[in-house]
Amino acid sequence: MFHLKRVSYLKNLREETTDFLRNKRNMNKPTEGELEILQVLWANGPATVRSINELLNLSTQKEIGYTTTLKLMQLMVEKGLLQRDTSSRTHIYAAAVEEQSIKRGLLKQFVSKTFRGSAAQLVMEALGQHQASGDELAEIKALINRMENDKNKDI
Amino acid sequence: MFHLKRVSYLKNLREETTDFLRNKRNMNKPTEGELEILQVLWANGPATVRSINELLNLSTQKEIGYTTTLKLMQLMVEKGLLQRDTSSRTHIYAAAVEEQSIKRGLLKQFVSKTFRGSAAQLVMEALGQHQASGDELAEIKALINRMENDKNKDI
DNA sequence: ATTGCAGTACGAATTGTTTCGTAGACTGTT
DNA sequence: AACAGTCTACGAAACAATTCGTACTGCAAT
Repeated sequence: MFHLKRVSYLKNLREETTDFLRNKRNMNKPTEGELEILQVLWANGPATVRSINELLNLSTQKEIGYTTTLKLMQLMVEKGLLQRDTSSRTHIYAAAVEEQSIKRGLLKQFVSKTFRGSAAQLVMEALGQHQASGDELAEIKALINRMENDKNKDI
Repeated sequence: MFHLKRVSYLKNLREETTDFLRNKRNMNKPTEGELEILQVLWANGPATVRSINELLNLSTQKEIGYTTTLKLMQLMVEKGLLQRDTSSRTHIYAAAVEEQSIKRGLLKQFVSKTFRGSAAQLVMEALGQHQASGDELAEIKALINRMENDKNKDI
């Protein structure tokens, strides 16, 4: 009896631990669905489940159910990706993570997995697809110049 | 009766269709594990399951079982991601898809999901993390200059 | 010929993510 | 007070990706 209790106590401890680790990991790498929701919140600020669900259904062809979005967002709160204000009946959700840092993390992982860590490779590939306007190109070039100057100063 | 047959006929058709699409889709978007294997094959040319498995276990901390790699690679053959030579007992596997085109596809999806389609945003973010050497920066700048020239010619 | 090793094939468990049905709570309207 | 509409909570199914155990095959050394 006592023994059984011990075991289940340890088991719970371990489950909490792995949960914690998983949450930590997911802070850096939201899933695809999670990212979609974050994007909406980053772009438009705090919102209700319904409005987000409607927005998502506008952009995608596949209708996504209301409770699906709800559940996902509830899980995201648990994971620490979102915060919510439950003071009124319809909860208001907000992103709980920084856009920049999440995107940076995703980018880092992407570069490492897909371009073996070479950011330059990625940049060349991205630019090679002419997906940038003239203004954007100029901006990028300016950034590069600035970086080169910084590098020289270092020496 | 006839009606039921019709339905099941249609159902099968649809299943085949979605299978086909899924395979098609996975041609563009290998999973993480699949990508790892492709990277090895792209970098080193054709190889056996064992050698790939050993390579993967060198780079990652988590030991990955031999049959796991085997199974994954078998599935990849089915999906058309790999080819294999079964003429001798130990099969030799090779990538069946082009490195460039796969990476381009992944990049496109990544930009669209993470940077709302703005390649420039992605480039700035990547460069902002100073993950490129001086030579690489110069190369990138050269590419941009070339692109700007091309743009001007178009007008 | 037997034994042991290295290989393939394949079913099935596990894990992670998405999706949805259903139940119950609150709110405003009749 | 009852109804309709809108919301949350939550279990569980469906789906996708990974992992592995086990069975079987061929081959080489004894």
